Amino acid sequence: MDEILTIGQLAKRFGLKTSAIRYYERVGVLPEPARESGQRRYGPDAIKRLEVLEVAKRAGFTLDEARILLQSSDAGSPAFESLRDLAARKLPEVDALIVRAQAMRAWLLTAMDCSCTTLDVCALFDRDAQTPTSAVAEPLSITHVGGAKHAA
Amino acid sequence: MDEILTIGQLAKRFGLKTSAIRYYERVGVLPEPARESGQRRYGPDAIKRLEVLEVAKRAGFTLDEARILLQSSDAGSPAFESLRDLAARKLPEVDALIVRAQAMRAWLLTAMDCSCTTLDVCALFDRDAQTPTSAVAEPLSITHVGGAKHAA
DNA sequence: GTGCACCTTGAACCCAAGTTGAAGTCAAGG
DNA sequence: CCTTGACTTCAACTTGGGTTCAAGGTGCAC
Repeated sequence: MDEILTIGQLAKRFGLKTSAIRYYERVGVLPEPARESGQRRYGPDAIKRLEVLEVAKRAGFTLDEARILLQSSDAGSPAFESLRDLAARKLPEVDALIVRAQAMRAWLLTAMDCSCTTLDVCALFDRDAQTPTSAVAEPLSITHVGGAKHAA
Repeated sequence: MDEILTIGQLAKRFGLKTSAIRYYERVGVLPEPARESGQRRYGPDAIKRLEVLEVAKRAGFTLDEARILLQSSDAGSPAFESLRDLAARKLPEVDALIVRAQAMRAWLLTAMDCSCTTLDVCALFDRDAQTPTSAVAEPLSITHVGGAKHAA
């Protein structure tokens, strides 16, 4: 049960490339593992950590957020607090994404029925009078959703 | 009514930065406008084009796709054809996005109720047994959704 | 003693959609 | 003339999540 894996074995188990695992280490989302003659050796804790990371990624957290999660989990006690905080902060983002995606979907359905000969006359492209639900806003993206850190 | 705008005025009207408009020109999504002593001057056609572009962007099309749309609209005849094609190609992507976002939302709701003291014991982070709808997959993003052109 | 699989490193590259900066041009106003 | 403000250019940088490359090390079997 307490298997020790090389980076290649670990990568295979998670369907990742070794480069990805080294990258996680570089950005601080995985700790530096023990070494045997220079090579990384991963124990069960690293495996668990990678499992958590994978789920967090699927849940839409960025690596930065996942790092916070994992670090506060290391720090001992209030791991659940930051998980709840992160989830609570993420929820409105995801909700907004869903609303926009659904508006987008409605627009696309209308577009598939369109037979205007030029875009100039097509009502789909009049600003305002947009989709049934008028909630289409910024361009969609989840990886970048709270973004604009570098805005002026 | 046939106003002539400078790049700054055009940008203000669309809530863009001038750099964005120049960028659109650079990537071929806007044509090169007329110039007055070196400066760009935009007429009603450019304004309409930008309106279409904005709607297309909000509908989730990439700039590349928008360029196709606008070019075939310039080329005269079957604007609606490429619009319908693009819309039909985009729809499943958007549908997949919605499914994943909803699974993510469910996971987040569960996470907000979690009171596990460490992540290690938290069932949320067991792979498999994930969300009610098991459809969480790749990390979400729309800007990149058909992506993986550079995959090995 | 060499062939092979696996590992190591850092740096450079990929994508989209722009932004930022430096250095320069132009017209109007005082 | 000088300043102010809006414009011009191009290259380099940003974000996030990695991949790819080149050059070299390590361990083991044949």
